[in-house]
Amino acid sequence: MPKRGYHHGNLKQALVEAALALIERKGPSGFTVAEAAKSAGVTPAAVYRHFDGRESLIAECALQGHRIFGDLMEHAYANGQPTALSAFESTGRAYLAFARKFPGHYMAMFESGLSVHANSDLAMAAERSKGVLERAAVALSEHIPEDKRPPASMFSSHIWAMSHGVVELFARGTPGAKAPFPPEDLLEAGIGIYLRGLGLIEPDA
Amino acid sequence: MPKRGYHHGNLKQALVEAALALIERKGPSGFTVAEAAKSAGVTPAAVYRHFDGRESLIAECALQGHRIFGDLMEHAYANGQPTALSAFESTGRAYLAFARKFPGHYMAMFESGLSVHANSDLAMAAERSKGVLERAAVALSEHIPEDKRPPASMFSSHIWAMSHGVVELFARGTPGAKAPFPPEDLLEAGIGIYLRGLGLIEPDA
DNA sequence: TGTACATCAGTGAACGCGCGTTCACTGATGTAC
DNA sequence: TGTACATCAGTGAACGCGCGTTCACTGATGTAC
Repeated sequence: MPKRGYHHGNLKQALVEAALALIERKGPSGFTVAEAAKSAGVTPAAVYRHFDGRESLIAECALQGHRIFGDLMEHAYANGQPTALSAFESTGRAYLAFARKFPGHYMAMFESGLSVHANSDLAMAAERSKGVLERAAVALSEHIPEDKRPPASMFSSHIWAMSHGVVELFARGTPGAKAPFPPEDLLEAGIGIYLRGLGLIEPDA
Repeated sequence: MPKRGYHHGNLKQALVEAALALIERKGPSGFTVAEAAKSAGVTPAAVYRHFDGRESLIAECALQGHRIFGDLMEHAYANGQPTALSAFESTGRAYLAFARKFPGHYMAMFESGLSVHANSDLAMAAERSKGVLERAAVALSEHIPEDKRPPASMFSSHIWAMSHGVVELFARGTPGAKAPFPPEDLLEAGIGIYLRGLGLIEPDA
């Protein structure tokens, strides 16, 4: 950490990171501007040089989260090749990996009650990460006979929902109520069964 | 509404209901004791005749929610007979129906960040509703060949996760971002595909 | 290289507010005789 | 049925607190000449 004088140098990002750490510990609604400022070593008023207010700081956290998430999903998709199936499974794993590695971002994105439409950058970034999973689903759906093929956006929603549910119910640090299975295994198995149901995996694979 | 004088008559329950309405509108963390008291027509201090404090009022909301939820799930299970399959599907539908019909309860139960273990009544009630789904899963799993049968608690977790995910992502009144499908249809289809993957539904049923 | 000055990024004090909670109180209710 | 009294369920005022935000300010930086 370089010593700092009156000017911070990179306060905006420092505030974002402080906010993320707080959100991770206390949830999006437990987060306060004053505390974020303090933990960045700065007066609360300084926050207003860089953000319009509390909401805007949370929105920046969510925005950065969606960008990381989108990148991660795209890499997972690309690295999951050669088959559409393996690519799709890879994005599913990436979802959970993101939630575990970037819990502050995840919470800012999905648990802050923040409307994605307040901010058009945010809306775009959110659209992109959703888009990756949908593309993966479209590619995959071409392997299903056309007459019994559900809309791709439907089964990408199913995977999204199951992933989100696993994160919220089983991957969150709810102390005491321990998950019966490691969340990664749970999700992997769930997606496997689901894909089998789509006829994309052999019955006894 | 009966006229009331100095004594309310049923303030405790009136406070619970006021709290539920507030939680539904503003989320568990937007809820305040003062506002609940006001909307029950009473001074904030009166709340402390019936509850230890804010947390305790939320816990009562969650408790009542778990009881309703447990009842609903049990009825769904019983009414879903004769087959294990139809009973299981019926509980899946009941999950979403509960979330839609009792959003305040649902939020108090699953989104308040309240630890279920703070209160042993609460822990028991929560255990019961989870138990119903698990029993349905056990009954169902007997129709799967033993050697390829995943643990029942695993696939009840899958269904729970998908249901929760659908509620959070697609059934919540996020204005603007409309769901691509009615949540009920989405969940129904998802569970159908999943059960097919377990070999419990014929491939082209 | 040195100086004058505009711009920028912080400070520190203060604001009004609504929160959860406490306290001594009082009006209403129910019970004993 | 009437009275005395204990118990209960509210009131109303007050508390200390931390919040988000504003404001006039000042120290630091960068640029023009």
